[in-house]
Amino acid sequence: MTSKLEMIYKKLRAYFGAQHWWPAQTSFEVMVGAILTQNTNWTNVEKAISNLKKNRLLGPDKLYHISQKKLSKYIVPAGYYNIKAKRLKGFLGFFFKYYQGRSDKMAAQDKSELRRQLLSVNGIGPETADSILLYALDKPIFVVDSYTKRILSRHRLILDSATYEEVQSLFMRNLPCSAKLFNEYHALLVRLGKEFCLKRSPRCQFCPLESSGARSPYV
DNA sequence: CACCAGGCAAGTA
DNA sequence: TACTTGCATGGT
Repeated sequence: MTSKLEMIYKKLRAYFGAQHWWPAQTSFEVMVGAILTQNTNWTNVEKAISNLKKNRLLGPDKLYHISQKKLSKYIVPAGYYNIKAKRLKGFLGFFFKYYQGRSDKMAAQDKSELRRQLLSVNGIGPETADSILLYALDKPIFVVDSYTKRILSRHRLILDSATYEEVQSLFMRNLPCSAKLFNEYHALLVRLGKEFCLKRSPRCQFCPLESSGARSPYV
């Protein structure tokens, strides 16, 4: 029995190919990027990441010891730089307090317990927490973002009012529990959202999912 | 000029 | 509980 969500995945994977997410060199870079990309175009985040790298600051110890004020200067291009500097600092405090600034120690923690911990950090919500779990630590959890909800809503697979956890659960109940699959699937949804569900306009022009049969309510 | 981007928390009623 | 608003840069 192949679920509708699996069919959509196959279609996207065949159309776009592998996405190779997350675009980063280290787990820590993924965690930083996950906070920087909140409601922000990824190209702007790349500029901020590039600034940190140029100045040899993109490591747990360096970012832990730099002042919030100085940190904010490097991440200006990512937007919301004051609040994001504060959020990065909040995350680093947590990261060192419980895991000594080591992603391998963090990866050893139980998935749902770690998710609860991450959500308790000010500035880390469900998407940021799940992005860290999946893309930095390779934990099998499905990341839901605005593209995911928009695409599923427009294809009538969820109601507009569906909550984050409901959408996440829909994917995780209907797919094999695989970090590799969840990684690729979410990346493909973002790719589709960027290229076809243009902006917030109601139409997904030339959407490769059209005529996929992905039309009935719910899966 | 307006609108948007891989959210989240704090404030208001 | 359910809306609304602030946060900000850079590209289209």
